[in-house]
Amino acid sequence: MYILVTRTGNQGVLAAPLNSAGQPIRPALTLSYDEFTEYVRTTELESTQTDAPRWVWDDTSRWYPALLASGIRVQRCHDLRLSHAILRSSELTASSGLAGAVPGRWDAAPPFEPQQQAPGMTLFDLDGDFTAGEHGDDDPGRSDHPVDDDTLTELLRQLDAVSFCANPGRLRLLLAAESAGALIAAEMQFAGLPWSTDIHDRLLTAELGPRVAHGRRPERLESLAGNIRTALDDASVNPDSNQDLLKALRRAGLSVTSTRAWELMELEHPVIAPLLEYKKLARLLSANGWYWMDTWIVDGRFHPEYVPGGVVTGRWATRGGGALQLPKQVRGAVIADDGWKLVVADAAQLEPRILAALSTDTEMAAAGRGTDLYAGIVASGVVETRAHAKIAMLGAMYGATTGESGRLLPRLARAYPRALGLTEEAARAGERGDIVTTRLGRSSPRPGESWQAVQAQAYDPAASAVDERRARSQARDWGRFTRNFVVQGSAAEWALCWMAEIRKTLRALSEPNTGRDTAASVFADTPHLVFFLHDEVIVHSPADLADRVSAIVTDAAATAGRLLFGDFPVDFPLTVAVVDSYAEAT
DNA sequence: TGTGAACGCGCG
DNA sequence: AAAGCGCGCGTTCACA
Repeated sequence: MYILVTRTGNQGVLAAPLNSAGQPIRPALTLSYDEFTEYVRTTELESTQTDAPRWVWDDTSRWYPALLASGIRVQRCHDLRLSHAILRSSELTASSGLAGAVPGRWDAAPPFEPQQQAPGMTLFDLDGDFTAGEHGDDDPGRSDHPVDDDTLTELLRQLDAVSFCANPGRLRLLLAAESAGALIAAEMQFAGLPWSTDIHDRLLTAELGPRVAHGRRPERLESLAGNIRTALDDASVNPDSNQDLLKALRRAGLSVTSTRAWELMELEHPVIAPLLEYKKLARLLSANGWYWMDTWIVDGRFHPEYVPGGVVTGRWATRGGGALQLPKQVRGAVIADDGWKLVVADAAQLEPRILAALSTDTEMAAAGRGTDLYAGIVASGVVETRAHAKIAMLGAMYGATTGESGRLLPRLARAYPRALGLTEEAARAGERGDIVTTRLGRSSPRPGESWQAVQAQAYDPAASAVDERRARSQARDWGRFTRNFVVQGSAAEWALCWMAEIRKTLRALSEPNTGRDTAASVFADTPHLVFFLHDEVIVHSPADLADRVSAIVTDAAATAGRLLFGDFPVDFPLTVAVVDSYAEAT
């Protein structure tokens, strides 16, 4: 059952129960916001995992935070905006009405809104003009149904597009996983990652010296800057300015083309050591220093905003706080609450395994059975070392042509022709300007107009050698993108299924909270996801449940593999650690 | 005074 | 040893 919810003009919500075809099965309810909140609460409490309704709404990030703040979790939803984005460009639905429709409200970026959620915040603090829409309604077929026309129409279009596509099962799974991801993203932002400001502060002080006002250099950086100036015999060089620094390095007789750390590392000069140290610490200060801590850590939790579907491949993005770049340096500050544990799990060599399964390369899949996949490649005699296996695999998935990676590729191609054939084919498609599609049906965008123009120009009889070189190089660039898109995007789908399965099973582990208490209690006694990083999750769990959580996370990986690849024999092993501190896990 | 490109580096 | 994919973000600097 679907329950489609829309905002009415006058501070209310219309909730329309629909069957799986999108037809009304009961009259729609007109509810005040408070009534709606109670309606969702009771509906969720009265339903089981198998008969829970799927809430259909325009945008999870606009509806769910307020429900969470009221102490309510929902089990399933259908996020129309995210689903639309997938269906709009999927190869599988290319002939649907949805794909052919004039771009409108559902193609617009979500309205930006700062997402600070104070306890007690309601749906209506988040109220915006998304529903009102500025693009107008381009659909001629208006109905007299009391439900918001545009939203219902969009649901029907989406259901239609899926039903009549070549592989409805995969797209249904993708839309369900994407929508579950949206719920998880909102829940993770709400719960936050447990963060000890005390430990973080001690760590910063140990590295940088005592805290100083924002904008000033801490003691340790100041003294390193002094050493740099002395070594370069330049009293005014500013190590924060790359231009300035590059000139000073050249004046000192060093032949460098940039100030990148890896280039500096190859040089022998008294300035190198203090400079590399300075760069490392300056980065720590600016990216995750005290100012960052004050900005992003609230009540002992890091609350980044996750953006499902924020990357073209289907990976998540984040906004604010740099959540997907948490340096290993500061992970010691991620600490479980008293009596709780962190269950940290990451999928081992996820992308190569995805590639093996996508291409039904049984040899490559076998290399990863019950072991480190790179070690398995070595054991098969394809290359000599694990490092080589890894470099070669990355080269295959990213499109390396030169260097060590390029040299190792032919050996990999001989051993795993199916896997390497798939990546090559994806690259060729991109070079032609064609689209490629992930396992579950997310397709790559087409290259832009300027790309097409450059290609067309190269075909002109009057084209110069420069034109042709430019066109070839640009085509190869796009080919590397599509080559990687298939693998990265399918891996993202695996990760969504993994998380959705974890979430579902964790929920069954403990009785749903009756949700009568304060907002903070939604996750009070329950293991819950608190962090996600492409192929890695953290569950914050009461200590006595941590071992069961580990098993759940492990089983969920296998389930995700089956959901995507059926019974193709590929393993998705995890590294799982039950720890007090994130730093212990890596 | 504001805006955006370029750079560099953190993560997968 | 430093290329080959996808990101976010802080800083400097040129230019409006």
